[in-house]
Amino acid sequence: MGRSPCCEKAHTNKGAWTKEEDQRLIEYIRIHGEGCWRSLPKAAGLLRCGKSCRLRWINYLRPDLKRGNFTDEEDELIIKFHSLLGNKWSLIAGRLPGRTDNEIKNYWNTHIKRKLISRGIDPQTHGPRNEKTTTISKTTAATGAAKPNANRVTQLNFENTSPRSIAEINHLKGNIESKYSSNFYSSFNPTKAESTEENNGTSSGMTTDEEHHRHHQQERESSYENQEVNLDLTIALAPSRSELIPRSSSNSAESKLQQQTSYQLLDQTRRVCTCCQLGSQRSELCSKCQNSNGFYRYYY
DNA sequence: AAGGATGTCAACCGCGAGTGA
DNA sequence: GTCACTCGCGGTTGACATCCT
Repeated sequence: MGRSPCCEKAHTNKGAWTKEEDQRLIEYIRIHGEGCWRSLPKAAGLLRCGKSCRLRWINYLRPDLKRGNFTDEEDELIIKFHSLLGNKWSLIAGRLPGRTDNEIKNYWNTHIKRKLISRGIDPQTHGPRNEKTTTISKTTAATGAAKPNANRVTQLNFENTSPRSIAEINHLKGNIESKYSSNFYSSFNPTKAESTEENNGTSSGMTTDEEHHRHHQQERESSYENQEVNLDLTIALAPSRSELIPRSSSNSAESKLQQQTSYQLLDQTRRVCTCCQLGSQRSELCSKCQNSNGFYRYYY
């Protein structure tokens, strides 16, 4: 038995949205709020499937979207978050106010990948672009070999965490651990880098390429030291919506306001400035984060 | 100016996870 | 525990724009 289609395909429009369709969707959501995507098209008089409506709203019509080019600051944040989270575009988007996962994914594939490659950095591993070490590191990560400093860099807080959040944490943890067990870790640890070389049997008689990589690696090491990257990263996911606020069947503006207020209260008590945690060691929220909900924005 | 190559980005598709009956 | 339904995510596609020859 095949999977049932998400919607009636026969009488639905596909492709680019017209202004009229946009207007209908905006108007409907303005009055009724988001949610119930499956029934929305019919209720709003749109010949679209719910998925399509949701996507259009989230990626294009939402009023809080920041249109326009990415700033250098955003570039660097995306790179940092990607190095920690991998291709978790929605998580990354949740930490960049006004940006969508689709937008960031596209931007990554079209701009940042190239930017990193031109810097001699592998966009996937965030380590130096070196075929040999990449292969070896992947094997090491996959077999769960010793990760001397993995615990130092990852402190996970499982308090008030839903099963889904735990799964997410485990995924992130795996991501981070493999990152620090691989050549990413080795770029912070010359000893490990040397041992990798020994394993390759290339400890003597470096080629020009190897010299270049080593030089590049040293540059990266000193560059990270200069930036005082905070490796004592603590990751704690916020409780899920359902854990915080009883589900309300009502979609009224009042209940939405009530939810919003609850989130704001949570925000005040547990706000974490992620970009600062990841980078510079400052105790206060940076100007960027003051205008967003910081780390937990994803859940709002 | 033409048309092929390349880049960009909105939209689609398939899948997995959560949830309620 | 199972099933059906819904939502959301990540990868991919394709239309359009821009660049290059």
